Amino acid sequence: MSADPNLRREIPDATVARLPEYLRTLSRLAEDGVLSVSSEELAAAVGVRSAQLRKDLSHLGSYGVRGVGYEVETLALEISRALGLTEDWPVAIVGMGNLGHALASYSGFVTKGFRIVGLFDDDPALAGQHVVGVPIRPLADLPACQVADPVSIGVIATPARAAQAVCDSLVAVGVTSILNFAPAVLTVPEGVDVRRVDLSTELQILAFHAQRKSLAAGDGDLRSVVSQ
Amino acid sequence: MSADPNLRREIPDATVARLPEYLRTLSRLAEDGVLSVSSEELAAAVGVRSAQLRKDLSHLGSYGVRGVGYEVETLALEISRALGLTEDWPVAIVGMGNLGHALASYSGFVTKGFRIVGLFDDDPALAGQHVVGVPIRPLADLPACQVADPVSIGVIATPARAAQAVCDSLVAVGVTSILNFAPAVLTVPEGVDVRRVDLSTELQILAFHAQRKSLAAGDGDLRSVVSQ
DNA sequence: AAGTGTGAAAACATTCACAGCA
DNA sequence: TGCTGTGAATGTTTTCACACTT
Repeated sequence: MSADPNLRREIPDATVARLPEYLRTLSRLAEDGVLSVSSEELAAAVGVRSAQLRKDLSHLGSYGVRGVGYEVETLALEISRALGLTEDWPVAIVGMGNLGHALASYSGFVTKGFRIVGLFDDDPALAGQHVVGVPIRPLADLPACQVADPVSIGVIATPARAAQAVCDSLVAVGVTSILNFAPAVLTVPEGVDVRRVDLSTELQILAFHAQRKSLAAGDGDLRSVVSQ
Repeated sequence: MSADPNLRREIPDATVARLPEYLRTLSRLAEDGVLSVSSEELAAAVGVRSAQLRKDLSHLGSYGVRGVGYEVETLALEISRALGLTEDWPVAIVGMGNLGHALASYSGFVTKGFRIVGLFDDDPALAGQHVVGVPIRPLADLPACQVADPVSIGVIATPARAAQAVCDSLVAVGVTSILNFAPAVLTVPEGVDVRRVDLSTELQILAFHAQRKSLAAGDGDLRSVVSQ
């Protein structure tokens, strides 16, 4: 029953995670007026191996020219299409503390397909304030807003203790993609996709590698640990 | 020349990335007064398979009791030790816009081994302000501060265009672990460890999965996509 | 009886190396 | 000639299934 055996291949998760990097780098190249790029050059700019880049791109289709390279514009468009960025993604942010403000005013947001349609916070001191032209409302207003301009991606930027309740509210109005900045594991029904971003996890991973470096140095067994 | 063949095993990166989750969940259990936990219970609370949890923990050593489970306190301590959180990690944040403020006041920071020793921003309007008791200074003051209380982890929360210069300044004073929130790929010397956290990458990955869900639904080929 | 710790198997991801095309 | 696209080889991660210990 599922169609397009040639067009709609399976793209590995590891590849999907790198496509945004490729896209960002291609956009920068395009700004600089670069028209064409080889896998070797693009890979170097992104910080991966050229074989990996070519393998990744091969999952999208065949958009390079043998002996020449990739046309920057074309490739950027195809990656955008693969990621779904040619569609419009209305986003709501819940929790307008420092982090919520930072996220709302983050430029990368607006540029590519993402559009902030709602900002929510139950703090009365924030109610009615506008950030990037969007008013902050209590979370109770979410269902009403959802009718006017339905949110497809919800961003949780509240403290950990509020995160599950906020998540439930988002799921209740039909949001199936959630980006969670709160340090909490969320329980969601099947079919809802949650990604978590956490500062302290990242710091702890850095600490682990830093510790290894200092241990190795103390051993006289210096080994460079570089990852990006 | 490298010692401790039994104690200092190689811990896989995939495992290291999950240890902070385990630790957070264990801390919550400890707060709730739970003394002992099985791999099945802990795995469920974290959102992984029990076999994966046991395999991960086996890399740290043998801290469980067969037929019983793991003692919450002990396991938390051993994970902390493996991650290097029993040491003190002085952190500097560069770029004190909304994001920098959010990071500086983030609670998870202080709790576990991380200590903010410097906040930097070249905006004269911010100079001298205090956040969490630490004054904001111009980046030029970094070398002087470094003598008094040396930074081991640098956090970059500046706009993309400033990121490489900031990174160079950090590396110049001997920082070898960097957490980069700017949407830019940093070039660093061998031995310097960079991790990047990027909102728009995360949003794009969500968009990809959301697109797949809607395509699959349109096909009548519904497939649940849940990841966390 | 219950649940850890771990070899072995399976799945997944990266890298190599080269055929094939412009 | 130069560079892409891709099978085959290698490396890593996850899962299975059960011996072993308390």
